Amino acid sequence: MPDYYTPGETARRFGVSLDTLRYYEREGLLTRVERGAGGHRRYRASDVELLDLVRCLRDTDMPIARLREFAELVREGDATVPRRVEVLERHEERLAERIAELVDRQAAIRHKIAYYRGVLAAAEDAEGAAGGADGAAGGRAPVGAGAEGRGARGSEG
Amino acid sequence: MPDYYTPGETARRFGVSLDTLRYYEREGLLTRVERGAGGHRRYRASDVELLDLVRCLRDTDMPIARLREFAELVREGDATVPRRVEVLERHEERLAERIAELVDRQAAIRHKIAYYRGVLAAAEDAEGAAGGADGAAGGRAPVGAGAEGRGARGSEG
DNA sequence: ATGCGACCTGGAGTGCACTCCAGGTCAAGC
DNA sequence: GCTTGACCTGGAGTGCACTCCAGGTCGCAT
Repeated sequence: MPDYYTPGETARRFGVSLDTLRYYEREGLLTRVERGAGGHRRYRASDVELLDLVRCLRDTDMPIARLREFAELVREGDATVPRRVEVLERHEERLAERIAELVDRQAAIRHKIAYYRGVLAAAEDAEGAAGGADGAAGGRAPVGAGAEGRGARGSEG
Repeated sequence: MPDYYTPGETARRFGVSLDTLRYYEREGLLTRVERGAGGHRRYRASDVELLDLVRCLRDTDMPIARLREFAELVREGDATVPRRVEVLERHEERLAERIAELVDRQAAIRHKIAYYRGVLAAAEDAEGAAGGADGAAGGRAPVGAGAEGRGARGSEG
């Protein structure tokens, strides 16, 4: 357990590229990373920790801009902890919504698959009884989420 | 219940822009949309249905390229139903994985929030007993997903 | 017939998050 | 001391999914 990690180690650990690591630093997502004599980066425990959080938030689609704001708060010290909590809570809420949406869509997709399976089974039956290669048409069965009336962006004109 | 919808109606219905609708068509995500005498598009039930599926798949992050392939299969007729099922099943699997990942990360974020809350509470207690504005340091507590060893993309050389 | 909003086309532009590159420098083993 | 692989910099390039634009045309109500 060394007291710092090389860029390569760190990149491998998080499954990101060196370029991404440098990019994050440039964008201010990491608090000032230390350098050795030759200018090579040294990632310490605190960097690794913050990076861990950053990756967690990125993996859940927090945009870079918001991550920068968050890192800014971290840089400002302990006084910003309440604000960090707010940021995380808002993100968690959005994430919960996103998960719910995905679960809904997943159900719709499964429904569609089941429908297609039905078409297939019917076609097979027909083949056994009659002889044609035709079944139902291209694709009936609603998939969900269709007409909701909300969120009418895009009007043009 | 008219037998076709105008572009504006369709866009509103799905919460997308006219540009997006045209883009989808250009990219081959929709099977040839009919036109009226003046060249204006007419979206019929079958278009709306396919669009519904397309949106469902897009909303769950299926890339345009795969959607194009799917639409291609639809264009090829009923014989491709088994292959469509395969595509949908693979997508559903990926989606399930993605949802699981998001749920994990969500737990990590909640954990982090709880940790921060603990820091806050401790600081308040300390304030009541002593008087300082300092608590614990910047941000301890793991967030999860850190070192996994797999997926070492990015090597450079 | 005229006004006006919805629609048309081809093509260029945008925003995001990386990713790649050239042309070096550094560090560790032999 | 030399090689070799890891690392450095600034800046340009990429891929994706739209989004915007100019300069028209359509179609319906008045």
